[in-house]
Amino acid sequence: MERRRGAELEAGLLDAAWDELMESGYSALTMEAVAARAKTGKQVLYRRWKNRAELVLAAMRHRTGSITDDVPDTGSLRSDVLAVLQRMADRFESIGPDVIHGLLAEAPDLDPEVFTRMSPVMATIVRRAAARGEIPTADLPARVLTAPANLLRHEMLLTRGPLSEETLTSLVDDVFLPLVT
Amino acid sequence: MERRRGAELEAGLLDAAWDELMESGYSALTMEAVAARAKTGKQVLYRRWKNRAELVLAAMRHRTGSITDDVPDTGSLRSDVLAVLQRMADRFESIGPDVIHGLLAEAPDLDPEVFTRMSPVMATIVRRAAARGEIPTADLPARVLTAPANLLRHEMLLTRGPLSEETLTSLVDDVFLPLVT
DNA sequence: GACATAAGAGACGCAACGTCTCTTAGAAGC
DNA sequence: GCTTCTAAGAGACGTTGCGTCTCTTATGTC
Repeated sequence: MERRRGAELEAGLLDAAWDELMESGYSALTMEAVAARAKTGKQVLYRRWKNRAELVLAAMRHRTGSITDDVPDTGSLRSDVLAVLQRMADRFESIGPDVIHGLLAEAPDLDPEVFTRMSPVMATIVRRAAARGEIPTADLPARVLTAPANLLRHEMLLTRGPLSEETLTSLVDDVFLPLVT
Repeated sequence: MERRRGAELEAGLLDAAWDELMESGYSALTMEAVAARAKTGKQVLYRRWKNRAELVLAAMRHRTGSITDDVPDTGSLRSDVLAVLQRMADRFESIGPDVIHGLLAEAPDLDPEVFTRMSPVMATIVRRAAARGEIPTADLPARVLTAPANLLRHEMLLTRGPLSEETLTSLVDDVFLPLVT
């Protein structure tokens, strides 16, 4: 019988975890099921991640890359912000609210890092807009800079179901743009 | 041996649940422990609430009344909004983030209602401010009306630990007031 | 070819779930 | 005041999944 090792095995484990996540959701995901799906034993999982939350987080990271990788640059502030929000929404939709809630509930300290990435992205977008002369200054309160992403995240976490196109535009047109011009 | 019944018993059960919640947090709260603390059997709990989430939600409602009961009316828009946010924060602090996350994770549909109460409160505050001539119009996008409460909620749910005084004033001075004047 | 390491498999004890059964207290009806 | 019915109090029960542990054996290293 052939045995996988190292990176190949690890990728198999994370894929199995992800598939299980998609099929059963977070709360119904069991270490046993992940091990079985990966055709291995529980110990192989516990040797790498100390609990469900860490395994799931690793599986998520393995699937979806970092959102900060490239900052949208469409030539207009409005569509840059919309693009970045849309990217957040897509990402979130592929993961689902249950997973996030599960993680937040089970991993008390694990994730602050996951939710603070947006600030530099917005800073870049705003700096470019100021350079283009679209807005008077790029020197905005942090609170304003993070407001759109935070409101979107709030929306996604507290209302199940997909969010409407209108939500994104309203966030930008009713809240963000009035604050920066 | 004396047996409690009806409302008296129910209050005892909810108090026991609340105490257990304060002592152990949500995830460590067990039906067994609540029953033991209330000096009764599990069946008495299951006869009333069909799971942990419902029991905890009932215990919360039993403790803290509705936030919509009276709308602050201090004579100034700024301090009205600050007052209402402060009230949210106090309430939240007495409950703690773990409980909310636990509920959100375990009760898929239970609570949307809990999180939409703030809108009418803000509407009233803004209407009064417009009547006083503080702001040009009370006819604001829903998104603006709910922004302060939503941002505060986002903050409380995603950053553990107590929030600073500064957070509240920044929410009002950097975001809300600029949007309504 | 010998050896160390970790994979694969599953047994184990534990905790809590939610259901069930049983006895008996206390409220309601006659 | 006696009967009757409902639900309280208590705990046994089977089930599930956790996280630990032990054991054999495949595979890479020296």
